[in-house]
Amino acid sequence: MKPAVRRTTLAVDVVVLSPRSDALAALLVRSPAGARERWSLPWDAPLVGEALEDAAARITSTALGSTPAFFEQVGTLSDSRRHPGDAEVSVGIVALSPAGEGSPGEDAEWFPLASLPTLAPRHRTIVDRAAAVVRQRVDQSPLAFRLLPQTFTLSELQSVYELLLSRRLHKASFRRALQASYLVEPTDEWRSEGRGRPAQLFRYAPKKRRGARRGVRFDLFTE
Amino acid sequence: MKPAVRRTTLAVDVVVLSPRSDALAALLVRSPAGARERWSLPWDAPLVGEALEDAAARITSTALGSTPAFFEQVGTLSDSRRHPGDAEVSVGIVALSPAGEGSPGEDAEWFPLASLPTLAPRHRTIVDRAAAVVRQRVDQSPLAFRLLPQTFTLSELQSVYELLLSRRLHKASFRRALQASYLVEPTDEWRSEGRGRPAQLFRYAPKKRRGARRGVRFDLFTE
DNA sequence: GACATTGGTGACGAATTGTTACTAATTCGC
DNA sequence: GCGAATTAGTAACAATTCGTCACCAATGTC
Repeated sequence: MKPAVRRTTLAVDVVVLSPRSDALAALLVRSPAGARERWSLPWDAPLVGEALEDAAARITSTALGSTPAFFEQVGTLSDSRRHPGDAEVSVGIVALSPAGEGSPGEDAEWFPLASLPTLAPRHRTIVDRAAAVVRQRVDQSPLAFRLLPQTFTLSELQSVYELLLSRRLHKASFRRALQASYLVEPTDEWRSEGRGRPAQLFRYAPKKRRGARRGVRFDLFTE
Repeated sequence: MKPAVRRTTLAVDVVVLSPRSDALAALLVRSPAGARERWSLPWDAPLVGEALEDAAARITSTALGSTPAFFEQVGTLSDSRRHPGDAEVSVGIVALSPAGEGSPGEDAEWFPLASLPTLAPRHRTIVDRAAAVVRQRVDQSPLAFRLLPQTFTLSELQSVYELLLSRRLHKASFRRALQASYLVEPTDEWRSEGRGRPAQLFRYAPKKRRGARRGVRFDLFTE
């Protein structure tokens, strides 16, 4: 029996994440009248010949008014969960947008992940996967830097990690590990945030260096 | 402008990996006459209403004669690279099959990853992604145990890790870390492998325990 | 029985990590 | 002006983890 392709309907569904007022938030768009849910993830079909990540960039631009630099697939779904456009197959993609960037139009709004409105079941699943993927990748990939502007203070960076990991981190340990990694370099600028000592601004500037190979870690399993 | 789905052609392409004669090998199937390449990944379209991982299980069963317990998506492609069945969209899925399990039929064969025959460009990309995903997840997920039979010696387990990581590991460190993780338990059986002292057989039996939360690691970035 | 070979573990020093405690630079209240 | 409060940044010590070496154990080979 020879394998053969099958015709199906496809959508790209994007979870745009950004830190807003001390919580991780997702961008939702108002559904057209008559839809079962009031809000949905921004989505569309890829154009003919358009790569999936390019489609995600276009969809995000439309909803947010700016284009994030980071996109990653979080999984493709073809189960029976309902999609707002009744696509049989959905490609879920997470985008990370720096804090403060973009300005959602009239039809889009940020919602903290902890208090999302009801979404179509397919979209709900994709949001959960996006959050899980981001949390799981946070220390294999410089994700956190994609949630910050070009320059940032070390306290801001630590806050992003705390948001992503949902736990407090120790300041001295965090900075020592960062220092040892040669991932950031200081700029000449300092920022006075109101009260307290001004903080130096840093930028993400990874130095290429092969980290010493460590032994196997069995204590990082998540399943 | 209201988003809308698009009709497209879809295939599920499976990379079945297994350790064969001290190398990580992928299962390939002979292409039908007239194809541009002699070999391809096992693939097919999902049936109507069939979930993608279920399709992967069915496809693997057909080619291998047994059904692995582990499947994971490695990415969905819609670029212009050629697919053997000219699918516009491919869902790549990696499956892990225990050493020695399954018996490929007349039309299927194991090839070490290091010496694969020429594949359609889409398939070549999927194989590379599969290998990358597996190598990247190896210490967040008990992947390695899915490449071994139910019971195994600690030396076999270490060998699998060495295959996946492409480097030698230190015996004492490896075992100490494994001990500390409570992931395996000894059985009553011992196996005499010819020369040398017989080895005790273990089974994968993770004890649920929340590992003490460690600090952030910046030295694990792969990009 | 000596020796080669593979399995398995104790122990020590080096490296890493968690924590405490301190100094520095600013704003706020008076 | 000046002390209290607040945020930034770091030194240093203790606890833990990690890499390594050294060794013992049990088997097959000659």
